[in-house]
Amino acid sequence: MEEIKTNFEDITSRLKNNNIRLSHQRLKVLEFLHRNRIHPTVEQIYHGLIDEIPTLSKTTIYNTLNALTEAGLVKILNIEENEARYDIETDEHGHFKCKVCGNIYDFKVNMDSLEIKGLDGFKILTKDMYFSGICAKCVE
Amino acid sequence: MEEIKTNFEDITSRLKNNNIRLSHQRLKVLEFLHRNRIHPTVEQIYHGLIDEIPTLSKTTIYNTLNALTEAGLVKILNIEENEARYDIETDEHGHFKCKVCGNIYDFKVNMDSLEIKGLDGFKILTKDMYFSGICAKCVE
DNA sequence: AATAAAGTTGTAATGATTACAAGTTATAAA
DNA sequence: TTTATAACTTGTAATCATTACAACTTTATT
Repeated sequence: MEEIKTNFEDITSRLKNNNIRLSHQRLKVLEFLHRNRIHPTVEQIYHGLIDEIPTLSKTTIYNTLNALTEAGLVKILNIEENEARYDIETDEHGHFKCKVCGNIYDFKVNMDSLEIKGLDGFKILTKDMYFSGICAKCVE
Repeated sequence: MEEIKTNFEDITSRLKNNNIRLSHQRLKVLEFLHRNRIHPTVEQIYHGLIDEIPTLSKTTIYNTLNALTEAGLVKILNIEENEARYDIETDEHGHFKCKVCGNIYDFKVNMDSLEIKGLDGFKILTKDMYFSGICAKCVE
């Protein structure tokens, strides 16, 4: 409960800092991402909300996701070749894509413990880790 | 010298195993990748070879890169949102994209030493690590 | 209430990648 | 050396995710 509250304060403050208004459409997109932890595509978000908001446009979803990404509330995953996916979980973690079922799984990983050679003097701002293979369900 | 020889044997055997012929165009693409370690786009490869092979088609480059990727001789990098990049270096390493100059740098990293939670029973086949930030040159 | 800034939406444009079909080249068998 | 078959190249057209744009609507501010 407390977690949700701080979370919400975090959201509203981040929105204010970026001059982003929490419109009806944007709230619904955020809710969808919170409820559906499947790293959905724009297409999936669109189909998940079109019944609730019949006038919804895909352009709005793109605008919303780009705005939320700039505000640091959403992360774009480029784990697929052709289609972006969106993640409401912004804490550091890796992503695994199953080549059989296509699902994308989160995994915990400590990226700070990595021994890296070749980036002396580089300023690292983002770290993304994409694995692929066969998930436990599909291995059976 | 010896390295190049084994490398070439590796190439020819891998091509044979995948029923891929080393045509003139494909050889030139491979040479370009070996000489230009910049993780080039299809566009860059095309412009780098069109003078030498005036009849060259981008479709051929796509076909070639897809074939070489299937044979394990080339790796596709999805580090950009909109355009694929291709890497002739198939040994395990990470990639860093500078947000200022746009260059993509390799870095050494031991991915086996990662402490991962959440992938028990998963069969991991590929591991990709994409960093972004500002490179040493652009930091100055 | 008036004004300006931000948001929504539909349509059109962009651009990377793939599909396809016709012609060309190389390999293997006879 | 011919023949047949499989692989390769190429140009054009199609696909499809994403962005650009313009008209309109909503929200915040004075």
